[in-house]
Amino acid sequence: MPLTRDDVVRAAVEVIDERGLAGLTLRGLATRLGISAPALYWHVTDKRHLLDLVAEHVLAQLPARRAPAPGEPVVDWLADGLRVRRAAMLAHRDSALVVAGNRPTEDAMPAIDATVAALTGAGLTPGESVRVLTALGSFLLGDVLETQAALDRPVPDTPADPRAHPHLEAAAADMGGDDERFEDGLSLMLEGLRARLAARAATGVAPV
Amino acid sequence: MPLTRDDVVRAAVEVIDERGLAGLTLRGLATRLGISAPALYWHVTDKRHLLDLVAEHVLAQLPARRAPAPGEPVVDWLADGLRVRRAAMLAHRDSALVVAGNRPTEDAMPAIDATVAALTGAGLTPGESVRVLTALGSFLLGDVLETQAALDRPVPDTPADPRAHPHLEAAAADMGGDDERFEDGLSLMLEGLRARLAARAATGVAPV
DNA sequence: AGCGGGTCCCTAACGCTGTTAGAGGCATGG
DNA sequence: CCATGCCTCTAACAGCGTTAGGGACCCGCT
Repeated sequence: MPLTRDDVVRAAVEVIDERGLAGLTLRGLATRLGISAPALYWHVTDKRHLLDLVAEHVLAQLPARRAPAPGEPVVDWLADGLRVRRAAMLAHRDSALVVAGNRPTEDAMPAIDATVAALTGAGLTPGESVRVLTALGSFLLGDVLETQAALDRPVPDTPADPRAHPHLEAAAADMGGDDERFEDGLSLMLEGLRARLAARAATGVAPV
Repeated sequence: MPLTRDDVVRAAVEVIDERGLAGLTLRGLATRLGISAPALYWHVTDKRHLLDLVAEHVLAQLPARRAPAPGEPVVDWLADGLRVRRAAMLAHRDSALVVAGNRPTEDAMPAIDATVAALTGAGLTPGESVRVLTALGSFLLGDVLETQAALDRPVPDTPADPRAHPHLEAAAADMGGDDERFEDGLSLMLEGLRARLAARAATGVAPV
């Protein structure tokens, strides 16, 4: 049975999961698939193209965006979507590096459009909605990027840090892990968003 | 006069500014400096090491972190620092890619420590302060990353988008540019932070 | 005066990468 | 029986980061 493009993409994801993005070479990938390296060029135009497909594949694995449950605050619904996206990315090594720089695929647009609709429905202007959504996306990307970068480059076993930075030292105890860090930043943004929505509601501006 | 490590780093920054990170090769850099490629290995242990130095160099170009002016709200002071950092990064092409994955240099630590001190002074716990600071850093990194990625990969002249995504279409008019996007996200996080600080002050918890 | 050691650079070469050129085998359908 | 796609092959190229090993130069010591 001949190889499909999807086989190639899936194998690439496996290689990245095992060896990291830097460990993905066309020759290695081809050998794993039992074909020769140039044969990959039949399925894919480019390594860059392959990475685009990998990014798409990783993001496509998350469940179809559910509509907000009746009575569910928009902000909570938004937060849930972000957590799902984050989980999908953290499930694959170096995914942030792969995803970074890929503008949203055409078939990711309906979900984005729906989210923008929800935000404008809650009282933001359309431009504001897009900006807020992009900001949340930037935060998510940056967070996952740093988390995964820390995995790739393990700590240099903290050589000398006696009491040069007392406040950082004090923080070490209750700093928490990656999830706490994300949740705390997220709650910051959502709190700000809630405040803004409340302000809009108070001034009685109807949703545009 | 012999070449110094700083000459090498500065030249590398120039190359990245002109040709992008992908356009930086050791051979090309060496030729620009008038030496042979292996000679670079006397000044630098590795290409990875060179990039670390470049990242350091870019971030070191920002003015020494000023202390908050008397009476200046901590949050405003924080925002100002972030804007300065963002400007420094946007001044150099692909800087986000270079900086990503570099844990803070040892001599950037005092400034971080001071900022944590300011935040705990304002009422956060030490761990909270670090998390908040990291979250702001993640947002900054993600924002710059996406901004610069958009520059590297110019738009595909929006081929087909008639009215498939009406809300996005509606947002196109007042979406604003990169700066507005950043400022909007930033104000979200800062508003959340302000709210949290206010809550702490209200419950009368003394700064730890 | 001569020697040693550090500094800064060289040429040559290795193994690896993404990628192209061009050919071939193997089905299917007219 | 031939043609047309599909899918893969071998051979090769230019370019990459990096290593091995050597050679000038200069400065301080004996």
